[in-house]
Amino acid sequence: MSRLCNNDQIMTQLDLHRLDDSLIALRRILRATELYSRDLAQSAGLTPAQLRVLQIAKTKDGSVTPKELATQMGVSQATVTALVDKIVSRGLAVRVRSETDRRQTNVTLTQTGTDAVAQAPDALQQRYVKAFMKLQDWEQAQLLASLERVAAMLNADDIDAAPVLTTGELKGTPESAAE
Amino acid sequence: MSRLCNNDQIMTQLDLHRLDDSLIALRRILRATELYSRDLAQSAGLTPAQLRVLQIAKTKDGSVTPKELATQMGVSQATVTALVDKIVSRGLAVRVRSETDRRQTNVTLTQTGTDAVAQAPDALQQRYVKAFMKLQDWEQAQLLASLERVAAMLNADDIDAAPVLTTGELKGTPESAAE
DNA sequence: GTAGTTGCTTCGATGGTCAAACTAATCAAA
DNA sequence: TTTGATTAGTTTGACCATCGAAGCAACTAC
Repeated sequence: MSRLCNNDQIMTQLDLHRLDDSLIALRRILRATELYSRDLAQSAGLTPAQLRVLQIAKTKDGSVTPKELATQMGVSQATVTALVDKIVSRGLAVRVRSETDRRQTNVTLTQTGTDAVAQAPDALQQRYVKAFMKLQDWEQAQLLASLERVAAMLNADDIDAAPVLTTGELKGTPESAAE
Repeated sequence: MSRLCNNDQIMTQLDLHRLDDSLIALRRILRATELYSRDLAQSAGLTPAQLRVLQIAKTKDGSVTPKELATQMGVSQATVTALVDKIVSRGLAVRVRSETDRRQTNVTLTQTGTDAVAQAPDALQQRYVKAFMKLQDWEQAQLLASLERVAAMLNADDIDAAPVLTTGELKGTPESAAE
């Protein structure tokens, strides 16, 4: 509390160390999720990108447009087309022309696809959920506040984060809604 | 299965909501870094994977073995070979046979490569560093504690997290790194 | 030395990704 | 209504990343 830096801030060694540690922690979080996403997809017989398509579709009640997918995944529509092609060819989803706007196509999960995404065991998330639940009430609140602060610091506010990471099952009621 | 829990802790609706929010915040953080890493690499005229090689090499004093790279990046050695091939062909690094163990090869950054990674403008990290520095002392401490807790919750402790994101010689302006 | 191990590369195959060009449907304005 | 602009989606062609398996070279142990 010795220094409230705002503009011309004097960075002490302690400051740098703490900043550094926080970045390393962030890096670990990123790395853990990255590595797990591969195992996760692989154990489901899918690639990470393909699994993500299914996960996003699931959060949209099992039906999305390629446009939405492209936006949420941060890739081009051309890429989405390729991904959907493979998913469709494996019988995990079907393309259905929209009635209201015939330019649009709905990518709709089949029963097989729904099962596939439902059975993907997300060890990472399960571990997180378990650990989160063990925390004291005030600890949970603080953790949430910190995470949201970091998200804000990274300018991630405007990102339309689909609760893709929130693979139901572990929570009972459909709440969230996000935004 | 909505109420699975370790102890006899009863999960209220509030608990679930908070868990969900924390997951969404996490997802946003991941997504922000993912999106920015592409811009970052592209602005440096590199692919994300190639930039990562350079970044890791930098943290190792400009010289790493393919083995180390494979471990740190979580990919196979075959992949590393392909990446290093491209980096070498662009003059960003050179392969140097190790003297002590002639099986090993050191991937050593050239001046060009060192410059390239140094000049990679990391908008994301810069923003984070800036925001972090504006926080009060206790806020920084709390944020760090929370991040490290999350990393631990994801069991990311055992991961040899390369301080790629580190700010080591950072004195006034943040530079490099991120993914 | 011989056998096993380790570090690295090569090869072949699969996937993800994009920009640009293209089709089809909708919308807006004259 | 016709025309022009916009939007959704696909196709094409070209890279890049990634892996497993096979192969090679060097080290290690006995």
